Amino acid sequence: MGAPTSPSSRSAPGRRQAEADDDTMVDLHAAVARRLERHDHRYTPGRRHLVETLARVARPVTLPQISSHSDELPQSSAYRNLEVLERCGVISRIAGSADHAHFELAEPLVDHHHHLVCVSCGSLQDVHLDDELEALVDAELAQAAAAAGFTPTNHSLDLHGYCHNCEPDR
Amino acid sequence: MGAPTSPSSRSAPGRRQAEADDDTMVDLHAAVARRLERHDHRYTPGRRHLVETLARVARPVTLPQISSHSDELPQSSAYRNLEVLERCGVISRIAGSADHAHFELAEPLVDHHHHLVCVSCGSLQDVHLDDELEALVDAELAQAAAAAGFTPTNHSLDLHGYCHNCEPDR
DNA sequence: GGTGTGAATGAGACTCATTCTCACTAACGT
DNA sequence: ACGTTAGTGAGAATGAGTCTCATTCACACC
Ligand SMILES: [Mn+2]
Ligand SMILES: [Mn+2]
Ligand SMILES: [Zn+2]
Ligand SMILES: [Zn+2]
Repeated sequence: MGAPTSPSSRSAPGRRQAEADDDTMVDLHAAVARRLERHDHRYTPGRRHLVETLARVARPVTLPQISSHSDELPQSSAYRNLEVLERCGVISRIAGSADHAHFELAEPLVDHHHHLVCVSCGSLQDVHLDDELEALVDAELAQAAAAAGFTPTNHSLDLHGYCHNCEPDR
Repeated sequence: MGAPTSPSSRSAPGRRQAEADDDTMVDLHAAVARRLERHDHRYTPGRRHLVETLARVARPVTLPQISSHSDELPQSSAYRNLEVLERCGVISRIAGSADHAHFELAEPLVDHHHHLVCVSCGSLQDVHLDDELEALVDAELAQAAAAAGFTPTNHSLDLHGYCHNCEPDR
């Protein structure tokens, strides 16, 4: 059951925070490598760099944002590798309303959560809901899906509105 | 008060179904005209046609799907009018995963609902949830939003999976 | 029942995020 | 070392959606 959870796990007492982060990062890379191997793909430096950036920013980001975080990342390779990582279940793509798609680490590698979507600047932010509510939602969706002959895989639940820096116009 | 609800409202006893549908369509057009006037826009035949198609199909559709429903609809005018109707709160755009955006009548003109999203063919289907659950979700999202300095406007909740005609590959 | 003003239309040019192509390189197995 | 396969990156291509602009339409006022 060693799948690492969120990179922001609380550190054990007496351990420096940086050390704990390094540990979770090591675990993350191991988990990613396993998933890639399962699909007969290699964990190359370019892919490692993408995963590392996504883990560090800990919020959904666009490709330009990833590129800005560390330069010299060829666009075509980046998009290709994001696609590979997506097919291997390492990251997920959020297609939303913004002009660029957003990317984040996929669900088994980070824990289940949802997003605050700014309708003004298009930024995304993670938000976690109570497990009980999640269970209720899943139960009722499953029931509705069954009635429609629909086979569910997962749900998405976003809150749209104005982020901290984007006050609504009056 | 008088805002028309879903086009699929139960007809009164002794009334033919088609008659009731005509009535709700008349109400819908009146409501749309009001919204357009409020923004100093005219309810032209092209716009009326878009609204009529969206009301008839009663599920989110792409522009190619709209065009196929009745030919001779210039692409540039259609997109422009969809944008106008969106700004006036008549329709809403669903940017999702599919290559084309989907469009549907906006929330005050039809009642609040969510979507079953087929990850295979990209089709969308409406699904309605219990009001109690909706209230719970809104309450908890509002609380989380406040903690993040986020001003919410509305939520979206989709169930992803395989639709009736797209059995998952084994 | 003309006439002026601004909105609407439609054909096509254009944008630009993403994907594709292809020649080249790096890694793995034997 | 060698053959085979995966990965890389520069640039071309794709295509949904938007923009331009000349023309037409609808309304208001006279
Ligand atoms: Mn959830
Ligand atoms: Mn809801
Ligand atoms: Zn914002
Ligand atoms: Zn399907």
